[in-house]
Amino acid sequence: MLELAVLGLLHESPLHGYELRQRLKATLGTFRAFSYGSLYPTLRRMHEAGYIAQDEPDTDVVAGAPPLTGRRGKIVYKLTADGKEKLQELLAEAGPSSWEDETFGVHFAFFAQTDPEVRVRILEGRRNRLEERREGVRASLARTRARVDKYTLQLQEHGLDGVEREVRWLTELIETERQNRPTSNTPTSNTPTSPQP
Amino acid sequence: MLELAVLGLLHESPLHGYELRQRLKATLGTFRAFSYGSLYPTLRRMHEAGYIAQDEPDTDVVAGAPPLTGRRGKIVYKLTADGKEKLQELLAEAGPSSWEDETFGVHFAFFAQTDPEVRVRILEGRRNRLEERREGVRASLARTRARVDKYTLQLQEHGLDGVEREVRWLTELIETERQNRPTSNTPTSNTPTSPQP
DNA sequence: GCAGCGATGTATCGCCGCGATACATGCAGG
DNA sequence: CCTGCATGTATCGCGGCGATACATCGCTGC
Repeated sequence: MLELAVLGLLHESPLHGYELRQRLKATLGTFRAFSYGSLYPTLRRMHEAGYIAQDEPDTDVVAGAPPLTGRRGKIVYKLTADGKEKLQELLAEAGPSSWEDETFGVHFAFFAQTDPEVRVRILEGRRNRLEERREGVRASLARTRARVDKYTLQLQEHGLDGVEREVRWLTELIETERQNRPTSNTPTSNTPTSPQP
Repeated sequence: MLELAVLGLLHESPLHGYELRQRLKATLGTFRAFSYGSLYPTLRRMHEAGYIAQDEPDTDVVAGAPPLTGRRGKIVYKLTADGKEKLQELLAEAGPSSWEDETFGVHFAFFAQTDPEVRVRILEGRRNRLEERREGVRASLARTRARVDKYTLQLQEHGLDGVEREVRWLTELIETERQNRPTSNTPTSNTPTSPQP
């Protein structure tokens, strides 16, 4: 999850931790922040896994630098060949995990690097997911509407509203995608049949 | 967080784990599920802390019950005096933590058990929080609008839209609250001055 | 000139929630 | 009969969060 975001950002240009976090906030800020507490461990993991390489250009230890504790220079990360491969792999993943709440936004943020086929599949998967949830909430709401207090009701209606809003958004996006690429073979079997990741 | 939700639900009636989870899904489902993986550990913690008491009425071990591994009866939880106190304490908490994304919804779901004073304070705090975020996103969007790809842009605009939508919702709620309780002293100093938890 | 402050920068800690999974029972329908 | 589903309790490892620590740099004001 964070891994995908890091790979996606580093694909554009090498960055160090702090910048990475700024970009993360700017790009995904409305629904996910990613604190340092997850960023740095993730960077370490990814480095160990060989997806990213690090080098510190401004260490500028002026020869006889006093042995201060630490003296950390900024560490710039960039993708390795393996990292690029991994990114492509993750971007191509159009299974259930890609249309979950937490994952979808990150995936979507890097749609530009994905092929159109995959884009539509993810958007449709996400929409199906939300439509299921919408029906669930509606049913539950119909069952309990009379029995719950006003605030609980308001909360659930607000939630339902949010789900409906996202479904509309997705529908528009899907339409746009289809228009840009009308050269489709099968006319999009929309049902969530056997989507293995 | 989950603790508040559990206390709030048990305040209405005693429940066992499974039911608790169903209620959780029904009430908070659109923005937070709370899996068993967090529910049961939380119940244990709360039991140890003395907030809830447990008893299992349908163990119905028919005397010579075969020593099967486990043989678990359903465990019904209810609030203790300490638990009720704790609930009141948490509900009265109108500090920063109560208007964060993850917390606010849970808090709101149990507004009916809160006093009107606190309700308005939380709603306003939440709105301030979101207005700050909104300005941040707008600024970032204005700065980068021309430089980012179409999907990143779309995502950010959708996010901004969501924030604006919640602000409108909150504003309506605040207005309603004020009308129901027009006996206010100071005309609501809205600025986030010194809100210590 | 230098004190203080906010931005930049790397890093860790403990808490908590998640998804998957295991295991057990009761009950309804083909 | 037996298969599948709802009910029910429980754990595991992973990964993200907020708080915090610590260090350096450049600017502003006095």
